[in-house]
This record gives sequence, structure tokens and C-alpha cells, in this order.
Amino acid sequence: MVSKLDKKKQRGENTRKALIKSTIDCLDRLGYAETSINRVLEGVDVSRGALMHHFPSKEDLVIGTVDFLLSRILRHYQQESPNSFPFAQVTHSDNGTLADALVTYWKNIIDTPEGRAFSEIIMATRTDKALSLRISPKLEDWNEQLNQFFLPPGLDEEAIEDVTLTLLIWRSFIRGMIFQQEFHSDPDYIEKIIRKFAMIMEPHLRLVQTQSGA
Amino acid sequence: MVSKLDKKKQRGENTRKALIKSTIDCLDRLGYAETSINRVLEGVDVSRGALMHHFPSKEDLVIGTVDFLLSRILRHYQQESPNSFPFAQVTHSDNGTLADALVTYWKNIIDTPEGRAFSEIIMATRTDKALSLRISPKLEDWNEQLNQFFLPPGLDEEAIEDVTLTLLIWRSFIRGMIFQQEFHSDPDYIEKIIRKFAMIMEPHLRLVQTQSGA
DNA sequence: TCTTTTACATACCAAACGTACGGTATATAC
DNA sequence: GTATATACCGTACGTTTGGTATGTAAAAGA
Repeated sequence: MVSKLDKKKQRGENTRKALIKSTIDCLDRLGYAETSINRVLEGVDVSRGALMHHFPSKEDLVIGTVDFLLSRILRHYQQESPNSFPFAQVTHSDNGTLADALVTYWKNIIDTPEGRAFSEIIMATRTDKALSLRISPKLEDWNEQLNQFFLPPGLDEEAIEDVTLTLLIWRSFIRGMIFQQEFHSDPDYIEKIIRKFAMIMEPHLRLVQTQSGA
Repeated sequence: MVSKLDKKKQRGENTRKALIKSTIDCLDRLGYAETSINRVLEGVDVSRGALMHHFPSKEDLVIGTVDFLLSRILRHYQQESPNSFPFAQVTHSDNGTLADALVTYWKNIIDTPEGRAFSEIIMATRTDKALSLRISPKLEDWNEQLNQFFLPPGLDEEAIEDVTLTLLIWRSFIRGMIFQQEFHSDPDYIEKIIRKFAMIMEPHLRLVQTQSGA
């Protein structure tokens, strides 16, 4: 049975979601600098008071958005694990090449409104100390949790470090592509770079597979 | 002989340089969002009128800063070419490993106030259309010029593409490290990732060397 | 000498910013 | 019924923003 309280809480939850969605949209379209409370409100039918009720400050709105984005990616892995991640996908099955998997990851996760909004926040976190204090621990936790998806039990310390570093190289590269995009007017060229990267990384991912005993 | 005109022009040039330096400092410390005209002026003994004289709008100030940063890196290559670039360094001489060269590049070029300021502007360019129209052509030119340092004459089309893509992978990776830094409280860990990347890339850089006939 | 240009200074502006706060409606708890 | 909590509304505040208008001093060119 759905009580009146549940309905009310549901309404509040919907408002929160709408505000976060609008925030993501603003971050993607306007960037962090131009994402103001007014702009967020323009994109959604919510009053100024309602926003301040759910998110007492702009910083709280950003934190709420980060929480949503981090859990979104974790959910992505949990749902499809272990076949969701490009590396896992190519090492656990023969459906498609590593290059295809990496390009798909770029298109479905990184080069999306959510992925770009996430990058905007990470970039802002670098210089906003108050934001950094609240977000950095979340990022370190999240990073750790992600790594767990690709670390089968029983690995020795050296192998764990090897896998972890390889994953970080992949993440650093793919995030750097957001910058690199600005240097190329042709979007197909981005795909070309990713495919070349996949070719170079392939042997090292096979190494990961061997070590994990899969 | 130094005329009074020269002195005056020199004075103006000094003011421009000071403003750009302060802008870089603000971008590095505060990020693009918090880099305002007032903040830039706080860091330097120049009046508001003087700033508006040299840079009629905030956008002009950013463009001026970009011009400075781009030419700074080009100068770096021109001075030390062909031994300045990590790849060239390791392929043209035996002084140090590729890993050392890449770490040095990270520390001396990317992870500096100028490098971080540059990243802030690139990131802002993604969403600021007016800025993008003025900066993107500069970036494409600059990218092209940089590539020329590592493309010896006489390479066939396929080899050129191969070298170009390898360089772009390196650049994308190292720029992505600026994001990645936010995920790790230990700065030494960044160096570890770069060294692992160097290990993976080494054979492909030797390939470049062979193809270029060096 | 007179005019123009360059370099800089001061004062001010409208617009936008994030935040605070008083108020309404509705639900639950006692 | 009364108290309390939640969800939401709308206005007003003080500050900061990028930008402009107007002025001065000095050097250059006519």
C-alpha cells in the first residue's frame, strides 16, 4: 500500500532528481563557471525556495549531483559485471574487439552529458577547496570500489598493483580525450585515437587476464 | 640607444605581461569560474583602466593568456629541439630512460601553474562558444606545429599517421592525469602511473624511431 | 605650437550572483 | 485538537560581476 507520506516523499524525491538532471544539463552545456542557481532553475519547473529546501547551498547541489553521477557509474558496473567493463568484456568473451569495447565506453559513458558534467565538477574540485574536502574522499572510495570489479581474489600484491595501474592509465587516457576533443574538429578522429590506444594496450590486458587466472 | 618611445612601449609590454602572469596565477589557484577581472587585479599593481586598455574584455584577456601559453610551449621545443621532447630525448640519446623523460615532462610542463592554467582554459573553451571560435583555430594550428617536431621528412602517409596518433595518445594521457590527480592524495602515485605508461609505450616509440630512420 | 596617440587612472553602471527569510499547505505524531 | 515536520513558494538583500564613461599625463607627429 502506498501511504500519503510515501507519495509526499516520492514528490520530494522527484524534485531532487529534476534539479540534479537540470544541473547536469547546465554543467554539460554551459560549464561549471556558468552553471548558476538561476540557470539550473530555468531548465526545470521548480521554485527557488524548493531548490533551497533540498539543497541549502550551491555547494550542496553540486555534492548531490556528484553522488548521483558516482552511483550511476557504479550501478552500470554492478548490473553488467563482469562483462560491462571494456577490459572484462574482451577478456571474458570473444564478442567484438577491445577497440570496439573502448569506443563504446567512450560514447556511452564518457562523451555523454553525465560524463562531461562529471569532468566539469572534477575540474572545479581542483581549485575549490571547500568542494574538494567534501568530494575527494568520495572519489577515492569510488576509485577503490571500481578497481574491485577487476581484481579477482587470490592475486599477489604485485599483480594487484599491475592491474590497478593499467586501469588508471586507461581512465587517465579516456578522460584526457575530453581535452583533446577541443583540438580536433573531426569527431571521427577521436575514435581513431582510441582504436590506436586499444591496439597498444591489448597485450597488457591479456597479461591481466592470465594473472587473474580467468 | 633607448628612446622615450621604447621606454613607453616597454612599460606597456611589462603591464601586459604582469596581467597575463596574474591571470595564469588566478586560473591555477582559483580555477576558471573564480577568475574575475577583480581577482586578476588584486594580484598585481595595475589599475582597472590599464587592464581594459590592454584587454578590452575579459575574453581578450583569456585570449592573450592563451597566446602566451601556446608560444611558451613552442619556444620550449624550438630551443631544445630535437632533444627536448621526451620521445625524441630517449630515441636520440641514451641519457636516461623514457620513463624519466615523461616524468620530467609532467613535472616541468604539465603540472605547473602554466600547464594547469592552460587546462582550465581548454576546459572552459568546451562550453564557451565565443571563446571556442577564437581559440580552436589556434589550438589546431599549434597541434599541427608541435607534430612537425617529430615528423622527419620522407615519411610515407601511413607512418605519419602512426606517429601522429602515438603523440596524441601521449598528450591525452598526460592531460588526463590532471583529472586523475584528484583521485589520489599521494603525489608519488602519479609518478608511478606515468612510469607504467612509459613502459607500455616504449616499444611503440622505438617503432617511430625505426620508421623515421634515425 | 598644436593635435593625436598611447598608457593609465577613477568613478560608476546595470545585471547577475548566492543566500536569507517570511509565509502557505499538507502530512504525521501524540 | 495541537504540535511538529516536510515540501514548496516568492521576494528582497547585499555583493560581485564584466563593462563603460571620462579624465590625466606624456610622448610623437604635424
